Amino acid sequence: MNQDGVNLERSLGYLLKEASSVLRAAMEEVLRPLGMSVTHYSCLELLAQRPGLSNSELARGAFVTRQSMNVLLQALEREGYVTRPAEAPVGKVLPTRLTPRGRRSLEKATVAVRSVEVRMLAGMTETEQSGAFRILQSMIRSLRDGNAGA
Amino acid sequence: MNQDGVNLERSLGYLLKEASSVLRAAMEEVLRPLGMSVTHYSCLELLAQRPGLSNSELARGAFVTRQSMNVLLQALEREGYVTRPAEAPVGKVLPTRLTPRGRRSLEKATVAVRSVEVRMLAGMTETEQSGAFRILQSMIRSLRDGNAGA
DNA sequence: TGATTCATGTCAGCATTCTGACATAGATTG
DNA sequence: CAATCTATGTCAGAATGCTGACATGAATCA
Repeated sequence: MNQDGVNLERSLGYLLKEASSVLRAAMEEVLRPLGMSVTHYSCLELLAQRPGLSNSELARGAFVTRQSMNVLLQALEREGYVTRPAEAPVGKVLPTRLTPRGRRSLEKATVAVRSVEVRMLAGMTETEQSGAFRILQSMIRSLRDGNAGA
Repeated sequence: MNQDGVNLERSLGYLLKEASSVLRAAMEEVLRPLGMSVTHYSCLELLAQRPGLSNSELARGAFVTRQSMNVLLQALEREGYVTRPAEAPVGKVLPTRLTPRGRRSLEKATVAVRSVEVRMLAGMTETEQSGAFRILQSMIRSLRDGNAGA
């Protein structure tokens, strides 16, 4: 139609947003029956793989602000899914850990999320998957590099 | 560390989320000086390429609910960037169009957003870009197809 | 050592988006 | 033709995430 716009039909940025949106919706769909949001799940998964992460580190890993993650952590702590020491062992950093209850809760969620990921990769060869991995990493690096300089 | 989790380091879903997050941040950064959000921009761009889209169609194109888009459209209409007829010409659908002011506003935003997209694609060959396009479309299709059946 | 810079946890207020609900117009179907 | 289904626009309330701000501990550095 017009040539001077960004041309959404052919824009990789638009397609990236669409893919991310569809993935998020699919994850929400399987996590909702478990009473868990995507950020909620991300937080637990990060803690399982890297026990002792701080609030700020979890926030960066889940792509939200540390303020948002703090709200979530307080709720998770209140409900017994994670624990944080009352006093910081060093500095202000409060290392967070999963409780057995948190670990059990995560197990179910992991199964659900993995099924979504498997579905997403259906019909893609190993080669295509590693190609996709490289390309996404390249995009991230390019955007981050130019970030400060812009 | 652990083998039975989703393994965020190697998960394409996690990488997709990261790429989308970085892209969104980069777009917000260049749009903020123009007083425009990403959804705001998406709405104007959609209207430029497909004049007369309805509120619901715009919502689907910008990946938000029609309720959210409605809030945005009312603000854009109030500020004179778009127009909608007072009465629906047919049914309840209100076709929306850019005003000259909206078009001018979009022009600046398009330049800014295009610079982000160019930066994102820096260092990728044509072949890699079309490969990325195919792969993202495949992911979207796979997730959508299994959607109803799940 | 003292000053500066940086990162962290946290509080408060605000913006954005979402879910739920309703009435209505068109399409579908018996 | 009547009933049902689907899609739309819109209102209201709630959830979620964000920006701004502050105090504090650690690291840097002059």
